[in-house]
Amino acid sequence: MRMTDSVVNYILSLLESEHGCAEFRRNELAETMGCVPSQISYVISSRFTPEQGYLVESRRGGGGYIRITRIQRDAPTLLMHLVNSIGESLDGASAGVILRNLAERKVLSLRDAHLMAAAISDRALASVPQEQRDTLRAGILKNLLMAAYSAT
Amino acid sequence: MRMTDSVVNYILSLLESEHGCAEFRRNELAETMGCVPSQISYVISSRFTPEQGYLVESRRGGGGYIRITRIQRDAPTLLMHLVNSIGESLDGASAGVILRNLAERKVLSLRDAHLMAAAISDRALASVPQEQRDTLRAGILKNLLMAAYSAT
DNA sequence: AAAATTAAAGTCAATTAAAGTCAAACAGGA
DNA sequence: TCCTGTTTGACTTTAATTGACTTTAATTTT
Repeated sequence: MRMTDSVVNYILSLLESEHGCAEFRRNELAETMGCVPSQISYVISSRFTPEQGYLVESRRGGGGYIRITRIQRDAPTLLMHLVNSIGESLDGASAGVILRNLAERKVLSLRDAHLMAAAISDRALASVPQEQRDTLRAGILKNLLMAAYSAT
Repeated sequence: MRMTDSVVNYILSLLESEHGCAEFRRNELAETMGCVPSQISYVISSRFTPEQGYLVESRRGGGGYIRITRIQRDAPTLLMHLVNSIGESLDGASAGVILRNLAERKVLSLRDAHLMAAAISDRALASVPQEQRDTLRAGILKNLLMAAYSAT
């Protein structure tokens, strides 16, 4: 079995036993798994992405940690579906449609929708050239939707 | 738990019980916390800065003391002030400090702070190169704060 | 009153402890 | 073979801790 899979399994079992929230030190975990620390980073960035329903927080320095939180997957919601359906790129108009729709259907509060619209507005993204904005917008919105889902 | 956090918590509880104004001796506090005195200085300089809404006064020599006062202004003014004070560029750590502080002071709800953090996380901005992210982050956060202000 | 002593807080650089980044090397399957 | 995903390690950045040394203020002594 691949090291990646062992690490994934270990984290999954941690999430299981800790009710959806695993916190650990990268170096320690690497030690117990018998791999190099950056392997842990690799596993997280490839298997615990927001698309896959995980929120990852971390901190460097003394007392640093990595925390992975699972967003409820047993009740897959519209937001999750949406996150998955948003591709690599999303133009402003489509984003607007999505947000209006979510607000209309009360999946998001008006305030949340407003904030999200502000975050991905052309004005907010002005420092990035046009041709990169849609990709960026997709990334931001996906993260926002995941956060909205997990924060409640 | 980190020593830093214990000290922060202690000072926060002091501020709480003393209605926003904590006064103590550095050496005494270090003694009760079981740390070295300069640790107290470190905590203060990293967690109780003016940007974070605290006024710190102190006096050396015999009968010396450190006094920390929480200063608060009304939310809209504060938000606009903040927007103006954020320059062209903002690194992730500073953004985190700003958001945590706004949440702590109830200027923003925890949920709003969470959403904003998600919008400007490195993960959300992954599609643009590192060296452009801080500029972008500043733009997004400013728009978010203005939106939060006008939406309220 | 001046000087010496003592009791504080301030500063700063070194050390330690973590996570992040990135590119090169590698492995296995289409 | 070639492509994709994996593994590794060197290097970077960030955060916390510590202690030696400096500065300032009050108190005591001469």
